[in-house]
Amino acid sequence: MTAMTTGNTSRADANRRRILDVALAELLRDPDASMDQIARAAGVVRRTVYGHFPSREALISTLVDEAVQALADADAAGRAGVTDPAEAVARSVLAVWQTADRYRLLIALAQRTVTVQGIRDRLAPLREAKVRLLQRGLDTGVFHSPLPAPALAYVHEQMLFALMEAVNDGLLAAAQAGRSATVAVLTAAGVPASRAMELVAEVA
Amino acid sequence: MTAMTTGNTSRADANRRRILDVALAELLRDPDASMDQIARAAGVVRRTVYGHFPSREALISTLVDEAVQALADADAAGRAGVTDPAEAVARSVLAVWQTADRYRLLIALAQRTVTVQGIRDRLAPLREAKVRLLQRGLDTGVFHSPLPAPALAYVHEQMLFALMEAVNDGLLAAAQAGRSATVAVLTAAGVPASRAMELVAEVA
DNA sequence: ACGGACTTGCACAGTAACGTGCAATTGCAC
DNA sequence: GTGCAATTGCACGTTACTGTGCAAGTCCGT
Repeated sequence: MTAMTTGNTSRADANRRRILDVALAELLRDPDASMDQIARAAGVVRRTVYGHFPSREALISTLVDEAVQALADADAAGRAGVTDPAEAVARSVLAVWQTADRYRLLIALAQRTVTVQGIRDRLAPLREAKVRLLQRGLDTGVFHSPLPAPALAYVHEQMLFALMEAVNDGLLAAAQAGRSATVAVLTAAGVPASRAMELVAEVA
Repeated sequence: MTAMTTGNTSRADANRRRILDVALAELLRDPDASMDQIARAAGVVRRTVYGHFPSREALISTLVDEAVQALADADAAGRAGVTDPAEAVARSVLAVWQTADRYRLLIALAQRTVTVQGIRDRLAPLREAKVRLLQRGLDTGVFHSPLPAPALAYVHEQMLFALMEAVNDGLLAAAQAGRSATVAVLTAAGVPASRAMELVAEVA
């Protein structure tokens, strides 16, 4: 024990990183995974994990922060400079799809260790951006839906989760999943199937 | 304790029923609600709950069975004798929406006490019927989607959950929610928005 | 090969839940 | 009104997990 507070030694850093990575995988399998399960899976003793993170909550919180960051980065990078709402959604979904694992972690934890409200708070900026995008699409007639933009944003989030599950269960070929998911999301927003496919073809 | 095995006394039956109802409400709020929380909420002592259900798992299992049954009944009754796939989906969604609470319980428990596989197993018959319905719609050109029918079935399930959340969060007016949800689901299946609205108008 | 950062192993206290046994009590039904 | 099922109250034993303390070991750079 003693220090580890310096946080500059490569060995400690590597361990910390590995613990986070393994924790992600374990929590994905079982959102209630104990510190001991996580530690063992990381090839480390439980006591060591407490050397890097003061509590279970701190560990998970770090993971959530990283996940949100990865999503935000993917989303922003994916649709930078795109003005057409439909194309923006298409690029956003394709980009976010790459971070599938981390997205799933959020979903998994949303109803467990972390309060739902906690997750929502951290995702708020990301969601608000999406709501504005959807609203713009509805206003300009690119999207058509009886749902208000905020509800549509919920639907989009859940659709992505459903499609990730479908891939896990072998109902959807992983190779084409990203493109299929994008078409599905656009379709749900009221974009005609033909136009959605066109868009995806030219974007991907 | 002693008996309670006769199960014919009205007092015991009423208690058992109330315990189940209250347990549903408590588990909806907190999927990890303890037996003590449930018992207290039902105005009963923990020990009494164990008089009716041998274990926590047995209690929850009963609840899940009832939920699946309610869903299946609503689904079947809703679309009995309807041949057009789009209309069948519309009627099914509108009917299932009525059992929202029980549907939400399944979702809440799906990632907790009960194994995901356990839930899937019990929902299998219901889902297979839906898959066949969707497949028929895809084959006849009523539906359009790059997703195979089984994946589309997943998407529909998750959409309903997302929309229930939206209602809870005040993003969607409860009065119109059922109809909006139905249009959204049909739209996600590739039915043009105009046709979807027509259908819902004549069915509801 | 030496020193300090990092890790291990073990032990401990605290907490929370489950499932059970049994004597005492309550309250319907007849 | 009384009898018997049902409920209560309480006390156990068990299990599992969190968070901490500390001494002994291990590994790496220098």
